[in-house]
Amino acid sequence: MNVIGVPAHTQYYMKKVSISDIARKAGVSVSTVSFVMNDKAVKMRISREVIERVEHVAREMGYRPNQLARGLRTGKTKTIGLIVENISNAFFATLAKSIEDEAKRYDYKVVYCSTDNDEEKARDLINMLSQRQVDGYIITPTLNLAEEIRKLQGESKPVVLIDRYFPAHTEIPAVLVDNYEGVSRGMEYLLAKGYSRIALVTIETEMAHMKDRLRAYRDVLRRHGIGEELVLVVPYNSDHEAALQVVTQMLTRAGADFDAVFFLTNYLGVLGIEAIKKLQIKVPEQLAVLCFDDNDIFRLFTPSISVIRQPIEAIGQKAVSTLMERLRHSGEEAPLTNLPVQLEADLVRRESI
Amino acid sequence: MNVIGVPAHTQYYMKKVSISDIARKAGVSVSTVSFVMNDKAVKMRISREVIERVEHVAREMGYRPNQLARGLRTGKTKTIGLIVENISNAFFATLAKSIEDEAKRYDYKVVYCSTDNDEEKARDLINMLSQRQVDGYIITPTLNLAEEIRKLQGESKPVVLIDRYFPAHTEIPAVLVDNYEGVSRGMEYLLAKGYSRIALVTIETEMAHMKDRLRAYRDVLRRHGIGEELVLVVPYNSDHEAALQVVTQMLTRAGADFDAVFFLTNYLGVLGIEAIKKLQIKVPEQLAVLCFDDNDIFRLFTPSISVIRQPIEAIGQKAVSTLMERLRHSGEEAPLTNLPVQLEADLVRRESI
DNA sequence: AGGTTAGGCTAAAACGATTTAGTTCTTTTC
DNA sequence: GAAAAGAACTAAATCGTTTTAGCCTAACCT
Repeated sequence: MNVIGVPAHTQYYMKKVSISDIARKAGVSVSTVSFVMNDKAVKMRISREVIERVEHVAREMGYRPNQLARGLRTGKTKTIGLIVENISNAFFATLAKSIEDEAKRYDYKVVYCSTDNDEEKARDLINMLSQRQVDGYIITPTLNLAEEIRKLQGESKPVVLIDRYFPAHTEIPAVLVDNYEGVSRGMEYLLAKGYSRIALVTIETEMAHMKDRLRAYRDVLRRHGIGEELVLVVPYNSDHEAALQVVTQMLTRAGADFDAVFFLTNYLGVLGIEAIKKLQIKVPEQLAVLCFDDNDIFRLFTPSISVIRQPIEAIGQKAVSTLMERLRHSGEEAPLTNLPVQLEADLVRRESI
Repeated sequence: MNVIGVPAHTQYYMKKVSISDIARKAGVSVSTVSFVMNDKAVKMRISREVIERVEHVAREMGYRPNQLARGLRTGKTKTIGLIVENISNAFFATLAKSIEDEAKRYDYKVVYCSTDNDEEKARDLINMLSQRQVDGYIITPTLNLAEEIRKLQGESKPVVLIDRYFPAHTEIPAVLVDNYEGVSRGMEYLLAKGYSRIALVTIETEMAHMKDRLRAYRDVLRRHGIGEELVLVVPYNSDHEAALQVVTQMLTRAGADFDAVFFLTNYLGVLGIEAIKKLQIKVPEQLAVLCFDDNDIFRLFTPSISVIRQPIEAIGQKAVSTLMERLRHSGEEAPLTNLPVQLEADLVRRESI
């Protein structure tokens, strides 16, 4: 069956090789092979000679351990499950990349999925990942996911939230930008530039991170003695067209009712510039524009849009390191309370204000 | 150990429940439970009564089958491995999403990873996926990956290439846009609009899909009796800054040496508009711009950029259905030769030409 | 009555690893 | 010289499933 000149492991009819194939060919037991493959050979006092023979045979046959079997036996898969809102959104894509890169440094693999902000889908994904025995989770939660997440913790599976958090559930650690501080900084900047009639565009949601952003807007206005607020809440389940419609509608009053607008998310900002382009609003002459969270488009748009930029890399890294910490002490009682880690945002000044 | 009022499966100290826990509690054998859980109960003539009891106990205990064990036993994981160039690139993100959605219709899960166009990394990823026993692969290949892919086929793991293909390896099926036709259509459009000095910006690579695009450019020029071509090849490994530099450099000659420019990829187009913005080139007055492959930025840029749009959804769907076809007949001899499936691209006219 | 069939289940092997507890020599130690 | 220790391995259990091959009882033929 040997094809001349072709190394065994490249032959096209080759079947998967298991640890016992190697054992047979090397004339030792499977345990011995296992020890050698896991660098436990010295501890198990396998002789130099046998180690070399086994390694040689394994290489020759192109052996790759079956991770299903390994995971089944050890209970660890060296995999972390990452659940984000939508992987094709630039913010989450970048976050996912940073988490993946960071995880690799700990020799962990990550498998990711999107909830599309659907509660039901989020639950399904958690189930799916749990069935696949991931060791831990990094989750961008939806509103009512706390119970489900506590179940995971109950199974001793560590969870770290990112981007959002549950103020009422401090037993679940979270890593996110300091939303309150970020929006405050943006508001102070607009006010310092002389704008006082500042409109806010946000999205309908009960989640704490967005409430923090809104609260910052209100607090800053109040602190400056500005009584009236102007807030547009884009309905939760609107599709692109509908949302664009609402934002466009509001922006027709730019200059009249307000002279600056602050978009509270990346996605809203994109809608905003789409509307601004359509309405041919002059930025910043007629209207100053600021957005929470950056996007390539903001840099390239004319005029380029100033933003409050989240430290995405740092969030990813901190989330992974927090999870690894928990994984290392898994089994031990997790702390009952952890304040969310809130990282500081930058103000990136561009042309729009 | 029971907490009053709390359903068993939400108790926080709960351990994972296995099929044998259910068997014990329901007073039957594990085989019976397995049959019931896999809808084989009727075929195995399990009584109505036992079926109901088992289902009830399973639900009550919150049973979730362990997919590692299942995969180990059956040899199928219902998972497909997707390898793209870079998941944070809009094109691949959209493609990944469409593949994921389509796969779900066949009840398959997808796990994805990025090569960053690194040959070595691509090999590692294939290995990693292979160790995790994915059932099949959808791959955006790098230049020298054909051998590695044939190995997979040798292990009876079906592979479908997307976006790129190996002309010399027709035994590996591929699904992609019709690059030659797409670029031809773009060129004809530019020529019809009266532009004859058309510059091309491409990326340094030996891969067939890019060669096809370049070939189309040349053929169309020749067909129209235009002798001189103007091609900028951006070096392969340049970082964002360096690449931007090169493109900017070239665009300083816009209007003088050429009156239209055709960017051959999404990424190059983004670099292009970044340079155009910096150089304040008037589009389309001084320079007509066309790009192969769409991007949100092109729609929102002022002026908006016309593109040749790939049928991303269709590519994803066709790739999945091709893979499923192979999966269904796995074990049988795969056809030795398959012409790549080449789907037609659209011309999307915007303001840039 | 004896043999076949059907109904309703279960035992046990298998998937591919890891790991605990030995086993069998050989060498020290007292 | 017997007991203990060390060296170099190996046998077998185990993880949680699926699946094949039975087992046992009751009903059905002839």
